[in-house]
Amino acid sequence: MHCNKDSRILPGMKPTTDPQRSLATRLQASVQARGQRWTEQRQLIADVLAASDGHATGAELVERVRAADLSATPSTVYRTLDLLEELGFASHHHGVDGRETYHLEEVLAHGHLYCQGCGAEVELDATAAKPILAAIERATGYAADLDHLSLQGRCPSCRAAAAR
Amino acid sequence: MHCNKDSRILPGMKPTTDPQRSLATRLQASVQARGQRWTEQRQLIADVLAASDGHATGAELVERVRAADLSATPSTVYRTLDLLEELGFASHHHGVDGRETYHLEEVLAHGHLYCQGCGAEVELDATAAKPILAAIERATGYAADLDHLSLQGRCPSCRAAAAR
DNA sequence: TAGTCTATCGCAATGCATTGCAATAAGGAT
DNA sequence: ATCCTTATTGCAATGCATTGCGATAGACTA
Repeated sequence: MHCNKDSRILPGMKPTTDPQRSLATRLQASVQARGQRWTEQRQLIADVLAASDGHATGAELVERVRAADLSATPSTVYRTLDLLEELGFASHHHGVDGRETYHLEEVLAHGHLYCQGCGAEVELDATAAKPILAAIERATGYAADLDHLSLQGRCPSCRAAAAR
Repeated sequence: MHCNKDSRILPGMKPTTDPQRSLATRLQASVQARGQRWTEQRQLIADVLAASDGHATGAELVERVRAADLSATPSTVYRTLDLLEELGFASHHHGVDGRETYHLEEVLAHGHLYCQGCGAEVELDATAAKPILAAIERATGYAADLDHLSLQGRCPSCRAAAAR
């Protein structure tokens, strides 16, 4: 997803989550349902993303894909990642340095917290995030997207150190 | 601030906020206190940032600075922005597209909310953010940095439209 | 004033992400 | 099997941000 202001998430767009069918099968079905094609490269990119299990930057994914297929180019990788994201199978958020970090939706939706003091990075699962999302909704009316929740602050131990 | 994981905010680093002295004077004092120099270009860049009053991307600032001084280069602009940030006079966050957005600390600390449905972008002032920050602290122990609070989600009207 | 030290600047190169365009390949229809 | 339509791909170019390096210029000392 080039992620500018023109990009929109269509309401009600969710992958079928039938655990019986493999991820690859569901991906293929989703893509073909849109009149698009499921190619070897797309399979490879999805595999690499799945193997990266969690968090990989765009550049890392490009590198890993190219390691497996020299003919793959960055544009194809990024375009495929956009496609996976449009279909709801993957998502990305911008890390502290503004670079993209992708993960599969298979991994439970989660936010990210970065400590400006020690650099620690922790994840935030749905349960922990729930009260936060509730507070955001109360204060603003917005239903925040957990996957894009990327926060910075100071972790407990750095706060303690600073207060000393 | 190149904003990678090596960058750290030192505790207790806050600009003097004596409203008597002009921003330029305080900047100059802060910079020189570190054995560094207050140059014409730095003054210009600070002026441009102040005139942009709130939100300008790095590229926009570069463009405006170059409009006033052809000899200025992107590297100087970004390095100066980093310096202003280190001194606590400015800060940046990454917008939805991952690009940098800078503002002076003069502007009250505030977060940003982007709607994935309609693209609306609203600001979040300290008061509105307070319960959110409190929820984050309760859930995680982190003291989140309001200026870096950059959230995405769905605004009330888009939520209503989706629920239809 | 002359000399030294070092902060700053411009330049050029690099990395990451994106996009337009032309060539290709896949799939469906006849 | 052949043709036609259109999705996909690779390439090259672009934009934004960053960094190393050499040249410059400012500040301070003697």
